[in-house]
Amino acid sequence: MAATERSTRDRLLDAFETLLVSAGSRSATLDAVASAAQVSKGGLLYHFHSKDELVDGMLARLREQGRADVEKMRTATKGPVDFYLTTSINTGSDFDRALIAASRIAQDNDSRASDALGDLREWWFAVLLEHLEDESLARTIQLIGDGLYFDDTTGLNEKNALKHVRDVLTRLGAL
Amino acid sequence: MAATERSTRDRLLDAFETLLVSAGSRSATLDAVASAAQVSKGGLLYHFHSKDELVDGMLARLREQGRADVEKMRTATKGPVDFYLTTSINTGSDFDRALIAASRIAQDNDSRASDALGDLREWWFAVLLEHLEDESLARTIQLIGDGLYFDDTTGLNEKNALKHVRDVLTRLGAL
DNA sequence: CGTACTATACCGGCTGGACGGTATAGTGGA
DNA sequence: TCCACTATACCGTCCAGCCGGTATAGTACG
Repeated sequence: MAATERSTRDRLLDAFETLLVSAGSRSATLDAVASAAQVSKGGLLYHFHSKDELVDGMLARLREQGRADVEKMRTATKGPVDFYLTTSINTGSDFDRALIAASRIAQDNDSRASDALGDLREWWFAVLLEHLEDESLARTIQLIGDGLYFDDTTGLNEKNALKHVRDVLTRLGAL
Repeated sequence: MAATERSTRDRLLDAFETLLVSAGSRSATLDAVASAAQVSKGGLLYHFHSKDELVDGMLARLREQGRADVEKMRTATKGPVDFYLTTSINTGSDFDRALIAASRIAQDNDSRASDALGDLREWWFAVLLEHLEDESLARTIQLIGDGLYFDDTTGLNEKNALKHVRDVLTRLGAL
């Protein structure tokens, strides 16, 4: 049945992402993914014929989530800048998990992953630029978002980082 | 002889870092490191009894390089902020390579690596804060540096990023 | 209605290769 | 003679991918 198929497929992708985020790409083995999703290895390979296909499936889902996120950013009540910065900090959402998982894959010099991340960055930047009409400011804010994101994924999380950023951006009239 | 020992040791660490940077941690195997450094596997294990020791050796060297970098930052002619931002972009220096290599290791959830990176961040922040006397600004600039650095390591390099950042920081009177 | 066949969704054992690490015998220079 | 290696063989484990098999639901035909 189609419904059952999608559910198992998504559970496998969820498990793959979770393993990537919590333990790195070395630990995200097919066996580990399968057992985390409570599926046999054969079951995993039924849905994804290889590890590469698992990565492709994950990145395809990431792009979908990204498109939805950009739409939310565009129409956010507090404005796109605030939305962008707030969501640059890992809240544990599905999208955050997918994003971090993709960057783990990108670290293994997988161009598919860096291409996907690059696309997302372009989409976000387009919204920032459209809103601010100031390329330097838009680029700088995007870098701050990248920094917040990087710190989170590297375990360098600074508690009040967002507060300081808001302070500075207020001085610039960007918030 | 001590001189010969250090040279081979450093060549092994260089090879390890290069492999980490150019192909990710999965590819940085003991065999690959040894052959890249033109040393036999036995030779590698003579200097580093395990892969863990190889990582420790790399991180120890990184800290040394970091201390030297902070000193240069403190006394830079154009000021620490400019120095920090300029060197946040990968120039291919030994220190850049060591930093990226460490972040690859950190992605595998190795706390030794994230601890080392966290220490470096603290050192840089102390200099920024001392110079700017403005915590929000210092934190924000550090995030921008993190962003520049992250983009470089993820293959998302934006050509004129630094120009835009300088523009914005000039408006803030930080440059 | 029942038999034959097909498609979908999965199970789990197996293999071959890679990898970390051990061990050991040997070599060239100071 | 010791140090700093080289060279090579080997071990146990892990892992990607393969494959034969199972269960179930649906379909076509007589």
